[in-house]
Amino acid sequence: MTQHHPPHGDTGHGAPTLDQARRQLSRYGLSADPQAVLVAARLMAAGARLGQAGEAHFSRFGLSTGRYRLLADLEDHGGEKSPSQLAASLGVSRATVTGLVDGLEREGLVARRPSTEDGRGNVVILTETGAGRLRELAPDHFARMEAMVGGLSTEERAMFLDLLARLVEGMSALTAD
Amino acid sequence: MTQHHPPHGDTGHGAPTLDQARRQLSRYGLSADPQAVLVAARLMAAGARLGQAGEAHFSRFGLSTGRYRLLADLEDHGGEKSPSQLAASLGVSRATVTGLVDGLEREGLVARRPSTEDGRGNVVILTETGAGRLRELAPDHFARMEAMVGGLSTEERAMFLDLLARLVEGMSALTAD
DNA sequence: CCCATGTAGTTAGCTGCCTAATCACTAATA
DNA sequence: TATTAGTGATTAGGCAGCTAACTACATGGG
Repeated sequence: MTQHHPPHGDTGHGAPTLDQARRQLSRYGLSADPQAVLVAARLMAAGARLGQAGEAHFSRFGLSTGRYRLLADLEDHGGEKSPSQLAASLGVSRATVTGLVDGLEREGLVARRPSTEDGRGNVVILTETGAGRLRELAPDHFARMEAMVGGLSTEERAMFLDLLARLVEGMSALTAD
Repeated sequence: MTQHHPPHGDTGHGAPTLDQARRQLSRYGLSADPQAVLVAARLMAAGARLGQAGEAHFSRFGLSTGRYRLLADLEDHGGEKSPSQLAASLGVSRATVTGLVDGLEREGLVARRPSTEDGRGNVVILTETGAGRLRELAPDHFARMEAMVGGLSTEERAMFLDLLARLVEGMSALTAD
């Protein structure tokens, strides 16, 4: 499978090639650097792949990436936080938090409690069941995280973190204007 | 920027910190390397951020990331391809392609035509309107892609591509079993 | 003190992604 | 040839993310 025309870089799955970038640019007579375009495209593809792999990973514990992140953030904050704070630290909208908390509450991993300080506010609390779930998955989870990065040396990891941070800064170019 | 309260590594948005990784590991007495965990977490966060930035970017042209990728892949393949081939080269399920093509067809950017070779197959073709849309957005799109990566030198980009490819390989550790 | 404006949370409705099930057709094989 | 297996595409149902709109409460200025 995956052998359409031999000559040209047919991706075969989600990973773009330098040839593709070159073809696209030449088609419109643009002078952008194909390597730069490739970096951007590969990062997008890798992000999407990792997203899917993450979902598959967390589903083993009956969680999704979003639900896991919410639980972990809650635990990291003493097991109690308002939906707005959760939205801010997870980097998602409040509406998304409502949905995540709905699902987690249905499974008894978190609970909602009215805020004592603000009459319109809630507090989301991590239940014993929720904390237990985190304890269960931690060994496997962190082992896999480490294994994923295991192909890089300490120096390479540091280098990667630096380069990635600079690319994340550059992402504003996509939304600017 | 990115330093809110000095005491605790409060993320402030989606970017995890080394302190968080350390706290999580120590909470369960795990010996995984915090730096490795940080790399994995940052890559996930960056992927999610880039995904959102990409959606915002493409929405300027009335497209989503998925729809753009489908159009671009179609053009790169002579403007004609079956849904199954599209699913394979985009790295998504056939059902997703059905949805994307539905949307693109509604806007006249692609059309479906029965396959001449296989009685149950379709061929998705890029319409003139669809090709025109790609032409319109190309200059802005590639300029932004290049700008996003502009903070890295050629050598750094090559390094990043290498490191990223090795991390993508490592992603199988998440789904392996 | 009351009203205007703002903010917390939810709801409704959209998109994109997935899996599983279904339908139509092809192909292989007894 | 007729049956069985396999494959192309769609449909149905689910989750997570978004925006926009709405309710309930908070707060600050006239």
